[in-house]
Order: sequence, then C-alpha cells, then structure tokens
Amino acid sequence: MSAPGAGPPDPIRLLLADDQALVRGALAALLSLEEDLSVVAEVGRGDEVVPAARRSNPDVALLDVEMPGLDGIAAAAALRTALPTCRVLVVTTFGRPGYLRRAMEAGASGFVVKDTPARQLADAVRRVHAGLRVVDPTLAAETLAAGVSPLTDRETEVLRTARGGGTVADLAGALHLSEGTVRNHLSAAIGKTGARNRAEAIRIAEQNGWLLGE
Amino acid sequence: MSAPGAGPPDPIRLLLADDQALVRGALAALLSLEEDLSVVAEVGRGDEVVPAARRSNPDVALLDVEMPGLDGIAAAAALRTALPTCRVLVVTTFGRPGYLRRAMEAGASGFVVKDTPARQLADAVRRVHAGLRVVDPTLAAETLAAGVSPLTDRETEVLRTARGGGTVADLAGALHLSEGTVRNHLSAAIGKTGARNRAEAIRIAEQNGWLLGE
DNA sequence: GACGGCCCCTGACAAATGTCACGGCCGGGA
DNA sequence: TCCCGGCCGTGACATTTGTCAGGGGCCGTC
Repeated sequence: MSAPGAGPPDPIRLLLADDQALVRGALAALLSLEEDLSVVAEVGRGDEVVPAARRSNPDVALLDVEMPGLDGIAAAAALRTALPTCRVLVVTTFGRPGYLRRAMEAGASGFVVKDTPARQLADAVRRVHAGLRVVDPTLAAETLAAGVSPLTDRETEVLRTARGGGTVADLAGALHLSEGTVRNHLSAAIGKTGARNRAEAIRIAEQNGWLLGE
Repeated sequence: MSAPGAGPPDPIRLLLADDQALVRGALAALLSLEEDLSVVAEVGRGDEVVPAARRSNPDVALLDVEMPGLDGIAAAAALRTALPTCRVLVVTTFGRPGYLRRAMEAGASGFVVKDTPARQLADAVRRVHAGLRVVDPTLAAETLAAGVSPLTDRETEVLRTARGGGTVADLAGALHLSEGTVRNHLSAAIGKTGARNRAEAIRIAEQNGWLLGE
C-alpha cells in the first residue's frame, strides 16, 4: 500500500485488556499477524488500563467489558479523559443492548461481540483508528428497541445486590435500608421489567445490560 | 529436536471447538505460531465436533464447555467413542470443580481454564498428545474438596429448570409434575446446598458445576 | 411557592415459597 | 424375601415475598 522504498508506515499501537489470559494472548497473536498492527500492552484488569496506556501510549485500546477491578465501560471513560487521542474498541462476550449504549456514552468508537468472525477484528481496529465508528448493526437495532433503563438508581442498586441470592433481610442489611423499602424497590423493578419474580427481573435487567456498575 | 536432514516431523493435528468465533480464530492464530502444531478443523457447536473430527482426523481436540447444541463434556464423550485415538483437552472459561470431574469421567486428557497464560497452552497440547494428563493443580484440589454432587437426578433437573426464574407452577408445568413435588425437590436442593433460598441454591449448584446437561 | 420525581419509611394484606409429615410406587441390593 | 433409597404425590403450616396505600423529606424546575 505504501510507496515502494518509503519503508513501512508506523504500525497502529494496540492495548489489549481482557481478564482471561488465554484469550488475551490469543488475540495478541491474531492481531500480530497483521503487519500494520502492533500490540504494545496487555492487561488483565480494568484498573490497569489507564496506567498501562500512559506507559505505552497506544493508538487503539481493545477493552473487554467483564473485568475485575473496573469494568470495561468505566475503563473506557477513564481512558478517554486520560488519553483523549487513544480510541477505544469494546470487545465483549455479551451483546447486551445496554452495554452498547453505555459504551458509546463512555466515548467508545466501536463495539464488537466475540462471536464475530476473527477476520473482521483487524478491520474493525483499522476503522476505529481511522476515526470511524464500528457497531454491529443488529445490536444497534436491539439497543434502540430496548431503550434506556427504566430503573431508578436505587432500584438498580437493589436489583444488583439481589443477584447473589439473599433474602430481603440480607439486602436490607447490606444496603442499610428497611426491609419494607427493599421490598418496595424490588416490587417497582419487577413491575418495570414486566417480570413476575425477583429472579426473573434480575435476569431481564441483566440481559438488557441495566445492571452495570454505577 | 528432530534429526538434521530428516525434515520436520508430522505436526500435531488440532480441532478447535468454541462458540465464540473471535476466540476460536484467535486461538487458531496462537497455536499456528507453533511449528509442530497445525489447526485442521474449527467448529462453533458441540454437535459439530464429531462430524468435523471424522473428516479431519485430528490428534487432539480442544473443546470449550459452554457451547450450543451439545456441551463440551458431552462432545468429549462422543468424540472418545467415535475416534478413540483422538485425545481431548477441555478449555473453559469457568474453573468449576464439577466441570473438571465430569470432563475426566468423559475421557478428557486435560483441563485448562482460560485464564492460564497463553504460553502454556501449546505445552498443554503437546503433553496431552504425548499421552500425559494436564490438570490445574488448584482446581484439582477444589474438585476433591467439593466432592460429587449431593443432588439427586430429579433435584438437579428441577434446579436447572428453575434457572430461568419462573414460578413453581411454571416449573411444574414444564416438568409435568405436581406443584407439591416441585416444592419438595426444591426444598431438598436448598437443604443439601446449604442455601437459604431457591436463588442461592441455584447459584451454589452452578458454581460447583452440578447443573451440567443430562 | 407549587409541583413532580425520587427516596425512605410504615403497616397491612394476598400470594408464593419453603418445610414437614405422611403414604404409595418402584427397583436394586442385602 | 425384606429393606432402603429415590421418586411422586397430598395436605397443612410458617415464613417470605410481592403489592398496595399511605406518609414525610429532599431536591430540582416551572
């Protein structure tokens, strides 16, 4: 592509963040096959993204959503303020509508689910680096359909805490609330999600990506 | 390693099974970097493992546990009977004690979780191909500690069905049982898991890998 | 200032859930 | 053969959960 004799252009510098070391390493191998891409940093925790990015100065960061320390969405937001020139491509297992919305709001340039063909990843990286947006069209439609979370902050918090599977008393203790209040929040959440159950409400909210941290 | 002038030895033929295309492709890239390994087949569903293996005749199959169609454990068992010479290395996201036990019972030669370093995967493949067993020592200890599932077949089935989050009436309808019986099974499962809840019981059983198919 | 939204709490009620004791039906050992 | 364990069912009961109707406090906006 470049003019002969001019030498290869500078490769795109990549940061990889995924909590599964095997997947991280495999992605590094995959992307390193491309001549114009170079993996300059790998981390396994969300709260290591910004420090590693400061050291390695990447052009594009590939972030998983599910990570210890700090989820990928929050890491994306932090990265955008710390290194505004570094673009973010979110790569996640779950194509949950809310994830895409939150990722875009956090300043991500692209959103790719892990069951897209491997060949397309490098292209997605190049597109993002070029300033374009990369979004799965199917998922975008779902996002529009699902809309924003109808849950209030408190309801979300209660529902998130209820995932572990404790009693109302447990939740009340953990959140420093009265049992009645917890029940009211749960009831509201059940109503808004259209569920018939606490468990079902949790499942629905989770599938829609409404239970993401903070 | 091989005698000079003798040419490279036949590479180890690999089959990759993982439902996430990106991960599958990345693993293929990672393993293809090794000169003595060759990926000869890739599938995204458990029920495609045996047909693909028949066509490509691999030496080692890397199977994910979570797959549509047929889970990796069942696929391993089917593969062992269809192609006894092909060894199985289970590669999974979750290091659940029951998974390891079930995998070994199904005839797998190795069990690796996805947060092991990428460098070790090729070695694990070679070990398995050489007839050795590869098992995460930490996980092996947990497996011993967790023991076999205390749940009876019916209890397991009821608990598994209850994951979706329906009412007792729903479960009774789905399983063609009386509501009282469902409640009894649930109660027994709650008692055996030490949970205080249906939800908690499901969580505990899932973490221990007691809810696997069939 | 009035209004509306969210939060927190209370109390009471119906419905669902979890527990227990019981009996009957099988099939596989001792 | 008998016995035991798992399975299915019944009925009754206490507890938990979900719903509803209140009340008060705290912001924001109109």
